Amino acid sequence: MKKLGIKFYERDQVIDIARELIGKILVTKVDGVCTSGRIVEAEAYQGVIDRACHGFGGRRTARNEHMYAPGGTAYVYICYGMHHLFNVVTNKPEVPDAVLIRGIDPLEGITTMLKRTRKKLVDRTLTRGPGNLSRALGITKLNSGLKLTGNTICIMDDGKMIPQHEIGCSKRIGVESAGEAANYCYRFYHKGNLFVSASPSK
DNA sequence: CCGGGGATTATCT
DNA sequence: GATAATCCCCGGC
Repeated sequence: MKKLGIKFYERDQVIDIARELIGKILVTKVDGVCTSGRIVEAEAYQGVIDRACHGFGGRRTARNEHMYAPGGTAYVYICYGMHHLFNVVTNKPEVPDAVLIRGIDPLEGITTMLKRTRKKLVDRTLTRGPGNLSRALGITKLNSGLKLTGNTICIMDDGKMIPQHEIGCSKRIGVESAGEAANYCYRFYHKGNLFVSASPSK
């Protein structure tokens, strides 16, 4: 069990990084409690050349400022006015590449996750989908800009490898208005896992 | 199993 | 004022 270091994130191949993150363990320590889950779904957002990416064409605002931070930084923003979406920033400083984490298979701190999401029982809705997993892990936009080499949010490798044939890919979810970029197969997921969100429509 | 629509508000134009 | 990298519920088949 070892924490992913800065070299993992600073590479310039965000699509490879998104695929490699499947099977890794996302860990948060919020309010003194550890919660974690194995990543089963992720999407790559390829910076300035990707119309679905917040940094497309070099667009830079207060919201997406942390996309321009060095690889290994958290970028968290609010979507649809109420959901906090967690991204892993990759590549060099000033390059807005990132990976959106879309689903985890819960491991540690499940009682706390139930409390945070106000659920009674564990089912797939606990940590399936980017909004749900952020709520369960206690991640909010206040955590945007944190270093993933620190203690609040980090990603661990426990050595368990997912065989290539168990990793599927598809178009990304919810980016239909991104023109040509909507067709890129930048979404990766662990086939058959309960915590993978619905398949993209067509 | 699948599609439609409402909730809810930060962010950008 | 419009949009949005979502989620949940409901009704129909």
